Amino acid sequence: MKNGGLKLDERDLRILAILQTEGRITKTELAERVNLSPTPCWSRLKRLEKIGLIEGYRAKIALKRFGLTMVFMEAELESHRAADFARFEAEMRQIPEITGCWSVGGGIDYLIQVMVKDVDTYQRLVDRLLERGIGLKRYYTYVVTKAIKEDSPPPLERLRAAD
Amino acid sequence: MKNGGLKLDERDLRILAILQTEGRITKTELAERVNLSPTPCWSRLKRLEKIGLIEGYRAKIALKRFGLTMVFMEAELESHRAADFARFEAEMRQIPEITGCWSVGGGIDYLIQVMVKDVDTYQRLVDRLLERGIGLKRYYTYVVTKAIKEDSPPPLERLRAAD
DNA sequence: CTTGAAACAAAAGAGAA
DNA sequence: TTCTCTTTTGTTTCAAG
Repeated sequence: MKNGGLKLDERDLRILAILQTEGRITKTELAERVNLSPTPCWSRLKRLEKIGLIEGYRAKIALKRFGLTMVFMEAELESHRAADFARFEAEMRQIPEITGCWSVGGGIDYLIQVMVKDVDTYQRLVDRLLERGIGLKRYYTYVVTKAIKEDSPPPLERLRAAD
Repeated sequence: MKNGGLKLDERDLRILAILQTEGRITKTELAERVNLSPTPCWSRLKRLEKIGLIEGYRAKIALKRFGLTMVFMEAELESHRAADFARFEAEMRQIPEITGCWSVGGGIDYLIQVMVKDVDTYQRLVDRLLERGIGLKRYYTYVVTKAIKEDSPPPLERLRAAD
């Protein structure tokens, strides 16, 4: 079962949707917004955290202001054995500049999101990866010149509750 | 000036780095972690919010648990006049399923991140875009089969403070 | 679900290093 | 200034109905 066998009602979804954009709202105000008194709202929230639907809370930092450059990289591996994928993925997880990595179908193996000080730093990172013999065969680089939209919360409320 | 002419010291960076992963930490604990008493820590925090370095707070929701599918799309526009870009970008911003959109160099014009219930819904969304006469010439679809890493906070502490 | 009370955190001021 | 300390106000948590 997708949600660990737990059902979510409209209010739970509303709570999630609110927290998705206002992670530091007070529990009192959250309760008001979903038309509940603080206590039941609080126990719903606890439940949502406990079953892992809320994975944590984060401040959204204006990374642009630090002059960080975003680069996307399409990567293809030399060999497609399970062990090679595993090694590559372990490497991805370890590198802090790599902020996202997804395995995708359609010719390329991985789509990788990188945040670096500048393109030079990116190139050094790639060189390090290549030297490392991690199975990287081919890669394409796409330097982001403008962010039109980023981390925009997906519409939870349109979703059906739980299975 | 990149940071609005405001300087950040080690403590400010530390505060940002902590909030980036623990967005709901209490101000008292935050103060302890940066070796300050609550008040000065609180005013630093206020300042960081005020100058826009902290854009907000968000709960991280386990979207997988909702059975959402992530799709990346590379898009190329028919025409490259400023007005065409603007129209396309305005459209991107309006569609809630589009959670990310970056303008990139290197052959393709945009890299677009989409969150949908299933691939079918994605296809309908693309059809809608095409019908709309929004200038979309060619697109490539990459369905995410596995997230190795996602929204991993970039290393702020390595950065030089401010200019 | 509601009330209510004890424990805790946030916010703001007064003043010392 | 920038911090520590203290007070007031508001929030969180949980026990009992």
